Amino acid sequence: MQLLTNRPRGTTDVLPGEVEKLHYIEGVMRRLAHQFGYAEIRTPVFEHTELFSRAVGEATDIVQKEMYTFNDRGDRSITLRAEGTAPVVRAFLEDGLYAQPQPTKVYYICPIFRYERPQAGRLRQHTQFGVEVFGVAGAEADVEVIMLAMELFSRLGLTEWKPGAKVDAKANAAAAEADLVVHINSMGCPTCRATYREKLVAYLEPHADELCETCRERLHRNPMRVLDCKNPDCHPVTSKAPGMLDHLCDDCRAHFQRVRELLARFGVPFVVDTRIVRGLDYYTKTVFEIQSPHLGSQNTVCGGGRYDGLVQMMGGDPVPGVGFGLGIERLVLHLEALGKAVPGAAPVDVFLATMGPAAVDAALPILYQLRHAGYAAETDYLGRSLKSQMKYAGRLGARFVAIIGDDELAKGVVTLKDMASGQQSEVRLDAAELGRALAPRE
RNA sequence: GUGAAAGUAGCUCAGCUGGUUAGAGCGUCGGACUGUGGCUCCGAAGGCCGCGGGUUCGAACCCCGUCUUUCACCCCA
Repeated sequence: MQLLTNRPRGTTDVLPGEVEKLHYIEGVMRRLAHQFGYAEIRTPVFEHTELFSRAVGEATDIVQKEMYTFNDRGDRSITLRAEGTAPVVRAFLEDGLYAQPQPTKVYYICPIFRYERPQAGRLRQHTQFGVEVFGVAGAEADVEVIMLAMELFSRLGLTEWKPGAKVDAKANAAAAEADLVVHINSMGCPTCRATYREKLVAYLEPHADELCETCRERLHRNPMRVLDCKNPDCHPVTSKAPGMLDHLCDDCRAHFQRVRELLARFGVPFVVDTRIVRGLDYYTKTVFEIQSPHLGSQNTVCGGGRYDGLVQMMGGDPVPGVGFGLGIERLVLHLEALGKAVPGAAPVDVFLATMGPAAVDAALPILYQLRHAGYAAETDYLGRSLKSQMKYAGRLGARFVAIIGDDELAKGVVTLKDMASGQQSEVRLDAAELGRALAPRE
C-alpha cells in the first residue's frame, strides 16, 4: 500500500487492545497519587521556549539539541513540552498555588517531546507520569516521592518489594542484578557545589590531555558531567577525582544522611551511585534514578530529584521542591519483559443477532434501551448470516447472544445463548427482561 | 549527532549464484452447516518486493541515495 505519508519518526499509534493497558496503568497511577495526597494538574502541551531553556539550563543536552521549537504565527518562540517539572513550577507561580494550604502536591500524566534518535524505550513523543512537592525542605518529601514510585511498581507487579521489608547493603547489591533499584546521589546546594566545582576543575585541568574530547569541552562548562563519562580512557583520571559527596556542606550532608536513613528504614532497595548526575541544571541535593534490569540500554524507568532553587529562579519567593518523572512506555516494556498480563478490552455483555429486516426493526430499539441501561450491547449492520454473526460475537467476547429470527418474532421472545456454557433459553423480547437475564451472576 | 544491521500481503517470514504470471502460515471475508461461535475442511480477496536513481537483454535480488525500523553510543523517561 502506497500511503500519502506515515507517522513521524519516533511516534507510535496506540491501537485498540493496547490502549486498554494504558487505561489500566493510568488508573493505578491516579488511585495511588490520590492516596498519597497528590492532585492532578494539567498544563499546556506547548510553552514559551524560555521556560525550558532557562529552567532546564542552556548548556544541557535537552536544550541544546532535543527541543521541538518553532515560531508561531505571532512570531513567538514556542516549544513542545520537553520536560515535566518546569511547566508545573510556572503554573505554581502563575496560578498562585503557593497561596493555597501548603505543601502543594501535584501529579500529571502527559506527553513529553524530545528530538532524539529513536531506540527501544526511547521515542520522540513519550508519556510521563510525574509528581511534584512544593514547600517541604526536609528529606521526608524526597523519600515520599521515591516511596510513591516504588509503591507504583509494586502494585503493577514489577517488583517483589513491599514497604517495610528489611534490606541491607548486600541484599541491595544482589537486587541490583535482578530487580528495580533506586540509585541515589547528592548534588549539593549552590554553595557547596561551587566550592566542590572549583576543586574538581583544579584537579582535572592538569589531566586535561588524558580526557576524551567531549570531557575536555565539559571541563569548564559542566565539569560534574566528566565524572560519569563512560569512555574507559577517562576512568583513570575520573576515578581518582574528588567526589561531591566528600564536599557536601553540613546541611546537605545531613539531608543526604536522612534520606538514606529513611529509605533504609522503609526497606527501599537503594545504592549510592555517584554517576547519577542528571542532565538538568536545576537539581540540588537529592537526585535519583530507578533502573530496571529488564530494559536493555534505556534502563531508567524513573528519574527525579530535588530542586530547591528553581521556584525562585523563575521569579517566585524561594520555595523548595522535589519530584520525579516516569516513562509510561518504558513501564509497558518492563511489564511485557516480565510477561505481566494487564486487563484487555472490556467484554460485550450481549450481541443482538438478527435475521431479516423485521428482526432488525425489532432489535434496534432494544439495543438502545439496553445501552441506556448501562449494558455493552452490539449488533450486526452488515446483514450477515447468523453463523457469521455468531462468529463475530465470539470474537467480541460477548457474554450472551440474543438471537432474533422469524420464530422468535412470532412468539415475542429472543433466544438467549450463554456463550460460555452454550446453554440457551427464551426471554421475552423486552429490554428490561433481557437486562435482568444479563445481570452478572457471580 | 556517531556507528552497525534490516525493510517482500494486515502480522510472522520463504524466495537458490539476477531469468516468465512473487509464495507459505496466521489473520480477514465467504462456503461446507440456506437458524447457532470456538474444532476441521474448501475457496476468495489482499503485493509498484519502503521510496528514488543506476548497472543489465532482464532486478525483490547487484550499486548509490533517501526514508523508516532495530541495536549500540551520546543522553534520558
